Amino acid sequence: MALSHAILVCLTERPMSGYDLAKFFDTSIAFFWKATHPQIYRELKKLGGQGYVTSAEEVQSGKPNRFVYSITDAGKQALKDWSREPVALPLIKDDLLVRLQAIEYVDKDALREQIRARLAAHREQLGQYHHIRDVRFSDGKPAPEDLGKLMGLELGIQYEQGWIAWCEGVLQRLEGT
Amino acid sequence: MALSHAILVCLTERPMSGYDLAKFFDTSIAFFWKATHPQIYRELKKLGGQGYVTSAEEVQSGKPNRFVYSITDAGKQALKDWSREPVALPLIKDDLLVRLQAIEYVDKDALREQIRARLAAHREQLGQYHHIRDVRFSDGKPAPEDLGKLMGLELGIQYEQGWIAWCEGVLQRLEGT
DNA sequence: TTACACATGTAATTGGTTACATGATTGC
DNA sequence: GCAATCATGTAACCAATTACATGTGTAA
Repeated sequence: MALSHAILVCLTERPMSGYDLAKFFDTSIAFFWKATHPQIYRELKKLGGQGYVTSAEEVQSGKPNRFVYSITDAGKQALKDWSREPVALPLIKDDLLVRLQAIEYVDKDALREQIRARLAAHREQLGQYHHIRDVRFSDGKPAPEDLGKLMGLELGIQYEQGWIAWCEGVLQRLEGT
Repeated sequence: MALSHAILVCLTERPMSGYDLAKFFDTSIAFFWKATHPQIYRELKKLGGQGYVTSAEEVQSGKPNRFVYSITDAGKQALKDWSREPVALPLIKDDLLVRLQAIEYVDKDALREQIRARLAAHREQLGQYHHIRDVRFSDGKPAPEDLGKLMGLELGIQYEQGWIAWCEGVLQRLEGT
């Protein structure tokens, strides 16, 4: 399983609570990995049991207390061990493309609407990536420890641009059919 | 859930056995959806119970008998109903990109090797898509019922080309780091 | 004789989603 | 008063993967 490792990777950036992690998965690294909060809380407990993270209760006045998790040296070692294992090709499961395969059997108006919605979502996502790039990586050469993040971001940008171009082309060809 | 609908979509092409479907998922539509054979057999049973597919035992000499499934009219109606529901953005879970996020904490030699392997996989996949395109869609305008398949294929080609370009760039930038 | 393709399934485990549950503060 | 955000968790259910299980025919 790799959710545990994705969490460890997040914690190399900075210590976080379960809540922080859930938001981080929702925004920053949503392009690479997704996870819901029950999953994250469950996994944090397991990681604690393995000694890969430690938690510290942070007392807050007015708000409920937070349990902030940090990666341990053993956790960093676990990351390095994991990084030597081969990676699988990502699984893709895309309803929209499945529907396109059976174009005779689907509601074409609904399909067009779904493609327009998808196009809007990719444009929105591209905008966010551009924003992150401008804010975090505007100044020439990135630091070596940020190089991987920049390259991931570039893949995301290219991916969204590809989808946008494809959606536009498909909408044109579906017009009046 | 959408595996059931992916199976129905496959069966609009032609009747198939569970074994055929497993291969079909592995080759033809692997870009859109993936499924293993226990999943498929389980799902076929459920679809039969709902009346969306019918099965016929095909006696073969020498080989074990096959159960060939066909989509019913009710199944076609279920596909149409499903096609009106909104689609979700596909989930992405890519170990390689997660590792790239924590580039300081991973084994760089292993990472380079993994990217080379990924590059090779994308080149291989691109070759297969080109082959399918040349065999199935070489002659000018596709039939209307094939248009969706062609557009899906074009997305796949673009997707693989994007990955290939990205992998090549990343390998160059990681050289000697 | 070894391996591979055909062909179908079950069992056990792990992973993921949805719904439920609680409770304070802030802003409209 | 209502909704949203912060904050953490459990329970139940559903989906997916991996391993187990069996047996035949064909070709190297």
